[in-house]
Amino acid sequence: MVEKVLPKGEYTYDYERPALTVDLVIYTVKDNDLKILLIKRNSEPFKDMWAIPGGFVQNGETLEQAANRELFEETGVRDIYLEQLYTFGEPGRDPRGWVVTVAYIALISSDNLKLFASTDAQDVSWFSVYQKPTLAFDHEKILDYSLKRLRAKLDYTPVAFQLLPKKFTLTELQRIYEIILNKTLDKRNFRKKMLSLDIIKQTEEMKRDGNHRPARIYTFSERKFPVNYLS
Amino acid sequence: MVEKVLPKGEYTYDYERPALTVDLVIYTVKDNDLKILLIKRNSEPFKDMWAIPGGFVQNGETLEQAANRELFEETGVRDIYLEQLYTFGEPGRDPRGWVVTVAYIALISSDNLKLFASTDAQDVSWFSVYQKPTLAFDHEKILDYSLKRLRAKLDYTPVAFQLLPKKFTLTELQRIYEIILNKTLDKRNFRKKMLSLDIIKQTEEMKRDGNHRPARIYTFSERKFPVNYLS
DNA sequence: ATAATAGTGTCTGTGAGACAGTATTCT
DNA sequence: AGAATACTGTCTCACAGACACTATTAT
Repeated sequence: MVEKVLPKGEYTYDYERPALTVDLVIYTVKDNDLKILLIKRNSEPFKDMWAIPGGFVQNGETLEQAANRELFEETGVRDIYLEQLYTFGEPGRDPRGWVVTVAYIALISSDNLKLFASTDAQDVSWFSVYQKPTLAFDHEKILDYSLKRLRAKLDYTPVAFQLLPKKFTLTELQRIYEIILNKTLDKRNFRKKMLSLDIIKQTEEMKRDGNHRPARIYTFSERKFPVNYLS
Repeated sequence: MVEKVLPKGEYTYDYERPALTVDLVIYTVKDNDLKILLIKRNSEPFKDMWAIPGGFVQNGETLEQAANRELFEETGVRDIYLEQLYTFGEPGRDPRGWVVTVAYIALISSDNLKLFASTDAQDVSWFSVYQKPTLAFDHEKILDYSLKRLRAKLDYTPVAFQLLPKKFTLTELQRIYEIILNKTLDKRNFRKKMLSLDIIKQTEEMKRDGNHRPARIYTFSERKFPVNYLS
C-alpha cells in the first residue's frame, strides 16, 4: 500500500504500478450449444485448472489490439467481433501480486471455427457454458458477467449474426438465439420480428439437407437495428 | 515496446507496467442544467486546461475504492452512485507516458451538493455539459461516452433518482429526465409511466412554493424497475 | 404415403405517444 | 379575478406473445 499523499489533481509517475492484462471470454455456438474457449493452466497458481485466455498488455498497443493479439494467438482468428466487457481490479484476484485485467467478449462464427486447428502443445478446449469446469482466478465472475451482457445485447443489437456464417437460414438464426438465451422461442413470432427489423436480406438460394422442404437462405444486411448506445 | 515473447498462457512479472488511474465524470443537476465537475490543471501537459477529476489507483484498493477516494477528495461526498464506464488505454493519450485509465460515472444529488463547500486552493467548478470548455487529454471522448450511457440508462434503470433528494415532486423528477435527455416530455405520459412502474411511493406531505396548487411529495421505493443486467 | 422441416396469419393485451381541460393555491 | 403550477383521461397505433395449420421435399 502506498502511503505517500500527493497534492490533489497532480500527476506523477512514482506510484506503484499494476500489471495489466486482457482476458477474453471467447464464445461460439457449436454442436447446438453455447461454448467458450478455455485453457488449462500448466503452472502455479491454479495449476491444472481451466482459465479463460489472456495475457499482458504491451506498451504501445491499444487494449483492443492486445485483445486481438491474444485472440489470434489462441485461435488463429482475426477480425472478429470484440467488445470490452469490464475491468477487474480486486486486490488479491491474482495471488502473485497486483494484476488488473480488462476483460473482453469475443464472438467467433461457426465457419471461422474451421480455421481453428493449429493449437500447439497447450491444452485448449471448447466447453459448454452450461457444463464446464470451475475456473481459475476470478474467471467465474468474469464469465457470469459476460453471459449476462451477451444475453442482454441479443435484445437490442445484432450480435447474434456474429456467430453465424454470412449465409444462414432463419431456423439457424433462431437456434442461435435459443441456445444463448437457453429457452425455446416461437417460430412465427421470431420470424415476424426478424423480418420486420430490416436487417436481413433474402437471397435466391435455398438450403436443402434431407428429405424435407428446403429453407431459404438469408444474409445479414445491418440496416435499422435499434442502435446500441455504445456505437 | 516490449519484444520478449513468452510461452503462451504463462504469467510473469517482468513486463513493462502502465500507470493506472481512475477518472470520474461527476454529474449533478443544478440550476436547471446538467453539470459536470471539472478541475483546472495547474501543470503541464495541458496546463490551464480543464479536465475531469482523477488520480492514481493504489495497490491494495479496488478500482471502486480508488474512484470513491478520488470522489471524496474532490467533492467531500461519500456513498453516492458510482458506476464503471469504460477503460481507456490508447497509446499517447497521456503525452508523459503509458497511462491507462478506468473511467467512472458518479451522480450527486442536489441535496448532497450542499455539503460541497470545502474546495481548497484548486480551481474546481461545475460546468454545463451543454456549455463547457474543451477538455484535456482524451476527456472529451470519455465525457461523450458517459453522457450516452447516462441517457441510455435513464430508460431502463432508476438512475435519475440518484440526482434527487429522498423526497421530491413528480415535476422535479420530470425535470431531471428533461434536463438529461435535453428534450421536453409530456407531463401526463410521464406521470402515467412513473406511477405504473411502482418504484415511487406517495407520501402525505405536500410541497407548497408560490401562489399555486401544492405538489404531492413522493419517495423512491425501488421495487420493480426493469432490472439492469449489470446488477 | 410418410416423415421431416419450412413457412405462414390472426387475435388479444399492453404500452407508448398524442392531445386539453380542470383543480388548487396565493395575492 | 387572475396567475401560476398541479393534476388527470382517452384514443390510436405498434409491438409482443399466444396459438395451429399448410407447403415442400426425399424416400
